Amino acid sequence: MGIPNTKSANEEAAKLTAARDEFITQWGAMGSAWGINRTMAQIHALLMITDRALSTDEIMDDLKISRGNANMNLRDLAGWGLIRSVIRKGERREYFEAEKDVWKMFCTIVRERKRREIRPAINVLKDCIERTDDLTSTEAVAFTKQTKALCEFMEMADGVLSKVVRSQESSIVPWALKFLK
Amino acid sequence: MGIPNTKSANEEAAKLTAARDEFITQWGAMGSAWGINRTMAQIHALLMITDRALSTDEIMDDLKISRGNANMNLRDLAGWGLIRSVIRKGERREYFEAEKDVWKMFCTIVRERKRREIRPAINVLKDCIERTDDLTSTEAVAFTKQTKALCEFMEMADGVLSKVVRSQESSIVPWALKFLK
DNA sequence: TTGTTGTTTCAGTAAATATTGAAAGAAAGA
DNA sequence: TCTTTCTTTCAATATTTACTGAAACAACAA
Repeated sequence: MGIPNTKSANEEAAKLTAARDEFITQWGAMGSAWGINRTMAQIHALLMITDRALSTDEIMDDLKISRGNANMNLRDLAGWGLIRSVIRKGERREYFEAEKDVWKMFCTIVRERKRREIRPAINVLKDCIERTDDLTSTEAVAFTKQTKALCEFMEMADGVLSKVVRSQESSIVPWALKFLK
Repeated sequence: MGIPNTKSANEEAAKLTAARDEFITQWGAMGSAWGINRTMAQIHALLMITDRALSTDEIMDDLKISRGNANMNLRDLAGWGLIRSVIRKGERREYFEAEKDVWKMFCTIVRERKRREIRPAINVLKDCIERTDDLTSTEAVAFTKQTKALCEFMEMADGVLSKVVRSQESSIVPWALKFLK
């Protein structure tokens, strides 16, 4: 427990910090590639890899972001259902922790994206189809044909995702894959 | 073929135009929600619902965008493999048409997103794991455990998508679903 | 009630992204 | 070669999106 051990402990802590930072950066980049704001993804990353609940101030400090930014993105993450707030008895401060189970996390994200993006898109497609279904020009027929194909595909995808999410068991999907050649 | 027919034809054309515009707008919005730039998605939408190849000028005119913007996004779309250019004999102008088959389109998008985003993310995760696997602090263990879980999940997802895409037949996926309860 | 601690809101600002338009480039015919 | 037609590039600009910080708000204890 002398100086050598301390030095080694410091080196280990530095290695961990570097890896954590790289992970947070990468998760943020992935978020933006998939239409989720970078900071929200980074807060999510931070909470995922931390095995205790963190306060707003700890998150602000760790990610070097403002209180307003932290608060807004924490609320959004809670709205997605990816984190929950924890109240410790006898403390007024609010803490946050992420769902750690990867399969549950995936299901949550799928459920929300279905609700927020896929379903509304299907509705718009159906509306477009309804409004052009009786038209007879070559152009109109091509339009209706393509939008119908897209609509059917998206409904199929929506159904697949519903079933995958509903099954709630991580093992069933890899198992089902055996049937895909 | 007198005035009444002409009027009716105009009304039909107007209905079609309105529906097309709504579709293009919606596809653009969907694009931004999933991290694809709005104009690129709109050009893709326009080419998908048009049953002939269009020139850069026609696209500029239809979507009211500049030549530079049109050219850049057309190149990007071609880079994704979602559209191809068509050279008509005896003409110097370049025309563009989209892949119309929805299943092929889906496979193309999945293949590209795997290559551009999923694979690099997996590599970063593996790198993070490698750098912290031998650390023993509680924090480090929690970090490594979570990143390993994420990495395994993403590799599984990558594998599922590979198989789905490789099967190349639209019927097999809905069929495989029968096994998902 | 007042003071303390913590949260939320939001107008102003900053940063990131996308778009324009004009100039340079490239390909082909005269 | 020069001219025409079309494509590409990119610096300047516009637009969108995200972030800050301070003020207002809320909850609670003294």
